[in-house]
Amino acid sequence: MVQIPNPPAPAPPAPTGSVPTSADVARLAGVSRATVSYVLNNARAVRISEPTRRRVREAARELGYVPHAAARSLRAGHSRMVLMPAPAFPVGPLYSRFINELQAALSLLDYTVVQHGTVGVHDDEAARAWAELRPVAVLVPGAGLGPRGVEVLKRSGARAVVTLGPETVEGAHALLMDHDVVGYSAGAHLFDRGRRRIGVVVPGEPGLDTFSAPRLAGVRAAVRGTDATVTELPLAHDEEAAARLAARWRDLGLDAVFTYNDEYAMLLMRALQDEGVRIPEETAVVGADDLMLGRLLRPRLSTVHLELPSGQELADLVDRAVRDPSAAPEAHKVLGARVIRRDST
Amino acid sequence: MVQIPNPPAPAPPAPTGSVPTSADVARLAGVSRATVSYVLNNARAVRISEPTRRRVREAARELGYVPHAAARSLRAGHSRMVLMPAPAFPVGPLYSRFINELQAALSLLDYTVVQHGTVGVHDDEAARAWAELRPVAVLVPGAGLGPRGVEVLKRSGARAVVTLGPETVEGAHALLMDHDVVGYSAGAHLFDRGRRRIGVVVPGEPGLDTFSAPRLAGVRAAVRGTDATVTELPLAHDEEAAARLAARWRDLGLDAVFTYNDEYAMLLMRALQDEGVRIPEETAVVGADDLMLGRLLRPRLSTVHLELPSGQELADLVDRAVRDPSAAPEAHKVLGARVIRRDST
DNA sequence: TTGAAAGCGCTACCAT
DNA sequence: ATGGTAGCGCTTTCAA
Repeated sequence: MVQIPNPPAPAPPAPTGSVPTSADVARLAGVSRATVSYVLNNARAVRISEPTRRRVREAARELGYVPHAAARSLRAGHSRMVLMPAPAFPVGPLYSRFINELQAALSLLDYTVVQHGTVGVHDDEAARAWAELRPVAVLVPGAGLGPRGVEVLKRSGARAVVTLGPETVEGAHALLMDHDVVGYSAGAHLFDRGRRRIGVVVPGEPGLDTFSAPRLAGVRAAVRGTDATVTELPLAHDEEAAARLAARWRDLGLDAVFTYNDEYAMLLMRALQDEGVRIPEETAVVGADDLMLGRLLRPRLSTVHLELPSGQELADLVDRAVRDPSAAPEAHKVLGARVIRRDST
Repeated sequence: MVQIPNPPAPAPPAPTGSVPTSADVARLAGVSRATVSYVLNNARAVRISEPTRRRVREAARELGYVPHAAARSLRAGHSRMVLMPAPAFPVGPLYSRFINELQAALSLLDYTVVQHGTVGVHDDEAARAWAELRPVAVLVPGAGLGPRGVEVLKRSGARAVVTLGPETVEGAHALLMDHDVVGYSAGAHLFDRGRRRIGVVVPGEPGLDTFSAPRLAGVRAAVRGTDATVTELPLAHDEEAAARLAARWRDLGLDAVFTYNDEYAMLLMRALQDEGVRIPEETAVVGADDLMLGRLLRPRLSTVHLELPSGQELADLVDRAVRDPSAAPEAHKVLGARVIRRDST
């Protein structure tokens, strides 16, 4: 049998297995691709007759045509994608709410928000991975992005890089969330209540040290120059660890403890109460984050209420930065903290 | 002054303000774009001399060149992007862990995982928004995607659509998470413990009904055909609502309650205890999700432990589906549930 | 009012 | 061993 090479294929008749393009729409509607683009994007600069519009829309609907975002932004030279790395640690309700607000606000400004799951990739490598997507803006929570990473992102077209973390990074805008103030508030509060031997719980979970270290430092700062002492108390998030800590509580001789947050407060309070330690008489306990559960504990938990920035604020900052990338990076201190005293201190 | 039209511009000398492309790298290294592509992608089919490779890499490094993912996948005709809509409701630690596992597993298989923030867009409209990104696979948690949406995604090139929810959707693979079993386990457990008048807490939060409705139905199913009754108890996630419910508790005449999950259990238990209702003597309480906090309550909370699929399993399913899109959609029941009895029942 | 065509950045085929 | 070049899907001048 003789092999006959295929002749140059004449335009194949609507291969249904394939993804429809604007050319397919044009063909079906009997117009040019340009016209299709005009119609589907409601181009106002050009007048297309109503019958033509109808034919084009009908054809698009029939084919189930969906424009190709990558092709579009390739042509346009820019995208409206705002990229956020998804945090690796389990996030609390506060952060969830913040993210949702942010997404809603940015959507209203016509940006597309995308969370990118970056697994244990280090610094610049992560920045490169993000840069490949050519986002118009990158919002980086926590630490872990250096000046090099910022440079990579900017060189690849990101018009705004915003860090949400404890410190500013060269070249990037910053929403400074300095958790020092959380520890500071807690420390000052305990000191005001007459406590002088203060323990500070430091969670064992990796990824949380970004927050726990400054919170500890804040407590230290609050009592600096006084006769009060601060004792670091490493604690894993499980019952046995809490029980062990509680067992040696009286030896520690502490009269107060700041527990990093309300969840750890609950964990430790339970262990202390099981051990017979009276709260707040023997030991005052203050948590942080003002979660619902704190109000449900007995005694009711005193806590540090955090004031995060609103998603709207961040969205506005992003939009401003995108519109004028040459403007000097802004750095806003955005973390407010105030103690809510209940019955545990 | 006479206006002279610009002559065709001779290759401009490295406009530093602009984003470097592979052409810039080629120019700097003194080779063609093809060679740059070969080198940077480690093309094995073609032999490039070591000195050339070095020059290319050096040029890329010097310019801070990062490839343009959109252009690449446009050319390739496909991407390795796995898209997940980010759930709008606050997610618990279980879900967070699952997502992280999934991302890690998919990254190992060389996919890029992206969470897309879809704000209150309805069904097909959301599907269109996702389809514009031309993901190779789409994973949709919860309900909210219909057969139409699946069709849109497939027609625009998605090789796998997987729903993670209560029911199968025509054309899509499914990880069936039928929360009936959770309610069923709880109901059966309470019945076994001799309880006959069972209350079921139904959270007020929108977005949670996807889970709460089947959990309620499960309880009903568990006691169907017996003399036990099931009473629906709507409850908002705040103290006042819980207090109001507790205030009329004795009127309700219930001897047991399934609280949707452990958090609502804590909320209700506190209100009941403040009201003097003895647990479990007067009223047995069972939660769900087996959170840490359940173990910290007094009495210790009985709960329904959920067995979610591992991220690895889902990653494998996705990979299989992408490799062979023609295969019939698989539907796996993946939600296991078993009661962990503690002291509250 | 509509169409032809260039070109965004990239890769892979085909020459040389 | 390296270069030329077509073309992925789209928008947008410029011409007709």
